[in-house]
Amino acid sequence: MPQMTLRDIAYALGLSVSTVSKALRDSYEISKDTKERVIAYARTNHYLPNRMAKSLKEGKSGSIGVVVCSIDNSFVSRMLDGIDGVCAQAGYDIVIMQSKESLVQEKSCLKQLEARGVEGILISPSAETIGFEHLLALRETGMPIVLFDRISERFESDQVGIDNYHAAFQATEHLLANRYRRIAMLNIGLDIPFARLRSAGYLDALKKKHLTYGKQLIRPCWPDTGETLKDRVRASIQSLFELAEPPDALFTATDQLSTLSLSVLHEMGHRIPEDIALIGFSNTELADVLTPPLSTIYQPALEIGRLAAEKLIGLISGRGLSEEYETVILPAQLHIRDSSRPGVKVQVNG
Amino acid sequence: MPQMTLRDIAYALGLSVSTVSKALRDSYEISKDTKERVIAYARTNHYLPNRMAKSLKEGKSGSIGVVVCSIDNSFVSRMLDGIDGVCAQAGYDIVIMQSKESLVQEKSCLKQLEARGVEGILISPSAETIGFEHLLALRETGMPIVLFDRISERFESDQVGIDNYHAAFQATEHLLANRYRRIAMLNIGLDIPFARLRSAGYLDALKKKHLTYGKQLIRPCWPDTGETLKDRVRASIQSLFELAEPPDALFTATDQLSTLSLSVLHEMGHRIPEDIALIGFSNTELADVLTPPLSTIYQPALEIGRLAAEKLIGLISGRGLSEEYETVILPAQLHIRDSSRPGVKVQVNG
DNA sequence: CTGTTAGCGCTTTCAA
DNA sequence: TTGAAAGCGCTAACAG
Repeated sequence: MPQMTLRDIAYALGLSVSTVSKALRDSYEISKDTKERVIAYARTNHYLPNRMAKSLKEGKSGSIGVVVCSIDNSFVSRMLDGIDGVCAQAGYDIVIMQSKESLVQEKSCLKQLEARGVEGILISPSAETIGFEHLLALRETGMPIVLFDRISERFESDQVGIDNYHAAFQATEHLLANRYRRIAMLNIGLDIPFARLRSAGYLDALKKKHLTYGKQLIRPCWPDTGETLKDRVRASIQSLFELAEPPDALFTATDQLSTLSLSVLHEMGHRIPEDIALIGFSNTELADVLTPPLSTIYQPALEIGRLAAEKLIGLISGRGLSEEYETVILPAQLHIRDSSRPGVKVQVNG
Repeated sequence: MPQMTLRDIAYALGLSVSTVSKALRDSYEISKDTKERVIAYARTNHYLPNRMAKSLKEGKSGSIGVVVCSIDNSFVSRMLDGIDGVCAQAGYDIVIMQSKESLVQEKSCLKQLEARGVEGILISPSAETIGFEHLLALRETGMPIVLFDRISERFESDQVGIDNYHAAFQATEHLLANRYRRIAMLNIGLDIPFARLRSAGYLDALKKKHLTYGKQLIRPCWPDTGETLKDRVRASIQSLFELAEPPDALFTATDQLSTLSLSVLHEMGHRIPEDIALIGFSNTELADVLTPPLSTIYQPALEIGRLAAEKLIGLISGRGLSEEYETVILPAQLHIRDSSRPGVKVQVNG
């Protein structure tokens, strides 16, 4: 039998559908005896309530939508793990969709999730997402929304993320403390809120040291069509080395840029940190066993996911009625390793 | 307005619900004029059909369940990416659940997915899954199922995976060709079908060279409660080095074991491959920039995901009516790098 | 304590 | 060409 229904049970036991329904939900209205008979029958016959029907009836689907740029990213998947843990615990299941860094795609994901009847949405906006009108509109319909990872001051909302500005500032200061003076930065599109903050932290750290090259050494890495991100990274690094005064250190603003840069620098035969130091945002567990061990800015991915999910479930449950939105900022951790240790060249000038 | 329904449109336009429904589905029964009015109204008012209702009515949910051991695993997440690509294309969305390598958990996931009304299931069974009765029972109810990644000859079913036996055989032969003779193996539980095949490939390669230590150098790594997998790897490697004749090479049977072994060997101060060579199943893009570059057996994760999803969608669509189950075996690729290059010790004996 | 009834939003005969 | 009505499986108000 494909799917047993309440009706089947009712028929088999000579009861009505509603009695069976109530018995299964342990209603006080039903006699102990009947309950037992119903439950026994349901068990032995592997009755499974149809959630589609229940969802339709109750107007809630028991699922939560999650939109990320790409599931195929260790940082993202760790956040998803955190999200899933909390949601599973609370009895929600999650529907994950990928924006692949496209705003159009992101909107389409949101539409689908809405249509599917998710009770709330967790989103890490795409790189193309500058404005938040679509999210505002969605929230207007009563959909609870929590931004995670890629948070933004331009969108009044509940958010969970890290202090991008400060993390970038610290990383840059660390390079400066190790006497690097021509620090280049690889970033993704500069319009993206979190990327902008990382640039700002970098720039302010330079400014504090009265270094005046400003944005000249920033390279936004956004692949053109038909080009991989790695191609773009290669081209960017190439262009930096062709400068009259090439950089002596590189600060990479995302997970992917960090490891790609490491690969590309290897390919090009540059020694790290002798020729160029490297530090970047990264969450790989492999940082210690890379060549050289990679200095990283580590973000607490699991924790971000957990907190975001908890916040969302709170909103769904009607708690967090306080009209005020809350932004949770977790600290990022600087993990200093060999790729940014004080370089040899420094001694020459010292 | 929270959710506009057909009724709202019908009321606004002075039509009946069924007319609106048909108009929206471009039925031949409806006049061009009416269709246009309805569609225009629906567009401007952002009508979204309620998929829960549609699902209930049609008895199909438009979603596919995916069960994996853990989403937080780069190999898994790449397969998921492949799956999602195909499913999204075909208009299905995916509900991902994690078994966390527990059979109980796996069963619970399957129950939930079934209740949720998924139209098919893609599963990479947990490490504890020795028998397949629960999957058989589920399939009896008419649920299409495709096994991916962790395939098994013990379960007659559609499957997509790699040739584990052959891959392990090749990797071991490679070590032998580079003159390593005491080759140890780290594996997960030996009952797991794919792990068993990997062991078998390893053992047969040894046998072919008339190496007689057989299973003595195999270490199953399954964390006890309160212990991390890394702890277990550390203990296993420790025990290998404490042997009268310690190994000169190590073959690791899973992604996690490979990178953990690399870390642990680093920690313990062993040089690779001078003290011990290393090759393992791994899908990290970082293999080239590890210390040393890690020889790996690479599995085409994205492709596995894609093919499995395509197969499943085929089954759902009623194609693949052929009573015969199909097992697709993709080749794994041996990527030889420094961690398994011919060692120094060899010269001494040579 | 149990059953009848109405409907959640949609699709789909069958009539008009 | 349009509409009325039934029903997917479940819940809940209301009767009995």
